[in-house]
Amino acid sequence: MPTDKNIELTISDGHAPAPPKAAKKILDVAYDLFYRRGIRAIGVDEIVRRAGVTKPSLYRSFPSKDELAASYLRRYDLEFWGRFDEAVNAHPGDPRAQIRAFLTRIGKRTQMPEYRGCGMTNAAVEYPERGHPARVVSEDNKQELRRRLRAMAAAMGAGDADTLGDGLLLLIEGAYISGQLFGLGGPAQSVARNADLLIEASLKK
Amino acid sequence: MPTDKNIELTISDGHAPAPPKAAKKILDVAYDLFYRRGIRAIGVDEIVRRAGVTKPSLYRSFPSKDELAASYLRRYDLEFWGRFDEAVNAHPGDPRAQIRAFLTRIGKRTQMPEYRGCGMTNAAVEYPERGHPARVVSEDNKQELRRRLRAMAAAMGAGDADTLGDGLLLLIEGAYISGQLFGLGGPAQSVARNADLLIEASLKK
DNA sequence: ATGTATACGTACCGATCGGTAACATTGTCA
DNA sequence: TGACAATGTTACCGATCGGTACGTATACAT
Repeated sequence: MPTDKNIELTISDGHAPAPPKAAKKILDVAYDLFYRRGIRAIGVDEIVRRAGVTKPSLYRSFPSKDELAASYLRRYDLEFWGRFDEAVNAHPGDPRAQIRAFLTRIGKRTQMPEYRGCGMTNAAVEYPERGHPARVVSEDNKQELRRRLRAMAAAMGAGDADTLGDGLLLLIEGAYISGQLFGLGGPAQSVARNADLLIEASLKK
Repeated sequence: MPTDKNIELTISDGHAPAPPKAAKKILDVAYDLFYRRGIRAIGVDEIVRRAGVTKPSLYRSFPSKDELAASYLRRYDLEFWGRFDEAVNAHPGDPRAQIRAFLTRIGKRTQMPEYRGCGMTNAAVEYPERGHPARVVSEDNKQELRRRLRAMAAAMGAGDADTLGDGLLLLIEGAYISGQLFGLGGPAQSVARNADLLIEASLKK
């Protein structure tokens, strides 16, 4: 068996076997197109064309378009937690400041032109069928996000930590969506402020 | 020109010219399929097949699939404001109770099995291209919702009414999305409680 | 030099996509 | 009965969909 299909591309470490370059180019292009224009809206032909490769190359590295979409989301997942942990690590031991930092960043991102929301959320909307490879990745990501937000709410000392954690999740998802619905000047720019108000109210109780 | 294309189907009043029946069946089926499974996921062939009509009938009443999708959303818009105004009319002069009633209802809807969120929001995710007929209807609906929420926040006497109105919108959109992402027991069930906390905090300031 | 493995390309598959041309049938009202 | 509008029937269009059979180029080991 050559290179495992449907496995995350690993950075070639030193003199390792060196993974196929076509697969990387394909995933790079797919990532960009899937995120910006949607998964269902993009055909495999356009992906291979813009990647400068051919269709068989795609299907040697990915078992199907659905699995390519799942791979796109797995990479998205990594980058998402990278951003999340960045905000967390910037304020050790201060969950409220961590949330504020993360949401401030989201609020800013939503005000960029052509903002297209969260790739995970969008994929789940595009694929409502349970068990779809892309949807599974998306659901796992959101479950984990919910778990961490609730844990942070508890660490803040909220009376009803689960409710506060869920409230923060609602605000975040709302920001992702309104960011792409309203564009500049939309409601998403107030996500950090509203979250802080909600936290304040939840701690007082 | 026979019957205007792309015009809302009006209920035949009395002995009026009686609008085409095929168009109604088509829109009924399209409404159900588009909402439950997504617009891009449904082909016109499946629509006409399940409606018991033929393709030419569809294209006699609707100029294109995109316009059929827009018609679906226009009907969705009507029903949405019907639900919204129901909550409003149930508590005249008490915007806070109006919001609570509306969000309680949303929270319950999100806990139904197979809940699929807001048709408007989903359509906007499926069609990021500006100017797409479906997206235009969706954006208009959300703009109006934002306007009304801000007005209600002002009527509550909030210090920063626009921020509160936007915060409520974020919670609502978050509920729509998490409803279909998490299913039963998800964060959306707490939307009314979180909104009330946010309102409380915003009035105190 | 030749085998072997790997990566890539050409050309193609059947199915479905959104949309249409041309004509037959039906029901309604005058 | 005649006119007309609405629907149905059948057959088709070019384009694109996701996916594949099969031959070729390159590299490395012996």
